[in-house]
Order: sequence, then structure tokens, then C-alpha cells
Amino acid sequence: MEESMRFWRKGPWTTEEDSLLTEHVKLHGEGRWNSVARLAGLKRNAKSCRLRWVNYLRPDLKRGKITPHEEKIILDLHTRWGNRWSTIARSLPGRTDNEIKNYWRTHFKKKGKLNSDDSVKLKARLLKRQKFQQEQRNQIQLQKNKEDMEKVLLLLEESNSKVASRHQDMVHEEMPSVLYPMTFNDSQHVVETNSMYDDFVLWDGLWNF
DNA sequence: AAGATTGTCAACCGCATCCGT
DNA sequence: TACGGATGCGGTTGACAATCT
Repeated sequence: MEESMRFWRKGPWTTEEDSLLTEHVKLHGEGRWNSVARLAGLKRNAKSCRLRWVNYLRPDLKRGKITPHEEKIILDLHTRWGNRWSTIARSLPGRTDNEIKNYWRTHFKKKGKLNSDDSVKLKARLLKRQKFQQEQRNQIQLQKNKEDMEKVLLLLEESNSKVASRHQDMVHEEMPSVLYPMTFNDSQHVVETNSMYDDFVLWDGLWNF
């Protein structure tokens, strides 16, 4: 109650406030931002303290411009996740969600409006690459599954044929689920891959929507 | 040179979710 | 299980700088 009546300072942080907050977090660690504000002698609310620390004072922050490599990652992940900035930020050590959000808005959102064709082409290129990578992963998995199946069949052949035939159904049921896809033929596999791709496109569209 | 426009980024706000009681 | 406070997230704002006319 008393806290809500308190007059909180707003606007840009001063160097004194920064050092007070930094010292306090160094001593007591992150979290409990309400008490941080009080104990550090700051006239700032909890949210303001947390934001200042996370976006500006944290020692592991990377300063300077977003590199082309980071830009590529941002584009890639935004295609996949949409505006989930904190999720994207986790893949870019030293960069904050706020930074990435600002970068996206200034560099891509407007460009998208001015030249939607370029944006569409870029997105299509990224999707194509992702589809290719996904198919490669599927191929690897398929190959692995075939090898596993051959091992299982070998074991089955080695066992008594009568016992094997009596328990074949059971063995199949107990087979690890990861082996199931290998029962598909190639054409079925392509269908499965394409439907996964369609799902991805659909979800991507929904995110952007 | 000066005003207008655009770009950048720190900070705020409201809402959602988490977590302890 | 319900409630309230703490925390996190994404959208938005506003101040300042840079660029344009």
C-alpha cells in the first residue's frame, strides 16, 4: 500500500543510479527487484530496475552494431518464431530482446512495407533452406532407422524360428517408437515431409498474422 | 543556415504467467 | 483452489541524433 503511493522516478537513468544498481546486483544477485529498488537506495520501481539491468548494465552484454551474421540469425529465427523476441534473443548471446526488437522494427518492418516483394522473396529463400535442412535431417534419420531395423532383423533371424514367429507381433509392438518411420516407403516419406513443411508454413503464417 | 523528416534506441505500459501462501 | 505479488514479455512512446530539403 505504502509502496504504491511512493513517487517513482522516471526517465533516463543517471550514472549514479547505474552504479548503485550495479553494486547492489553484484552483491546480492539478480531477482527480488522490489527490494533491490528499496535497498539500493533508488527511487525506481522494480520493473525499471530490472529493465535497466537486463538491457544495459548486465556485464555479459555485447555492445556495438548487429553483425551480418547476427542479422541472418534474427531473420531466420523471426521467420520461425515471429515476434517472440526473448526467444530469439536467447540464440544471440549478449543481445537483448529489446535490442533485437528495435533492430527488426527499424531495419525490416519498414523495408517490408516499402518493398514487400523483397520481403516475400527473402522469406521464401529462408523457407527453402529450412526445408532442405529438414529433408537432410529426415534422410539421416531414415538411414539410421534402416540400420537399426537391419540389426533387429539379424537378431530375430538368429533366434529360434519357432519362438521368433510366435513372438514376432509382440516384438514389433515393443519396438521403440523411433523405429516406426522406417516402415514407410520413400513416397510416403516425401508426403510426410511435405505435410510437415505445410504445417510449418501455416504456423509461420499464423505467427506473423 | 534552419526547419522538416527520418532513424535509433532507452524506457514505459499493460497484460500474461509464474510462484508462494 | 484461489489470491496477490513478482517477474517476464511484447507493443509503444518519446527524446535525441542524423539526414534531407
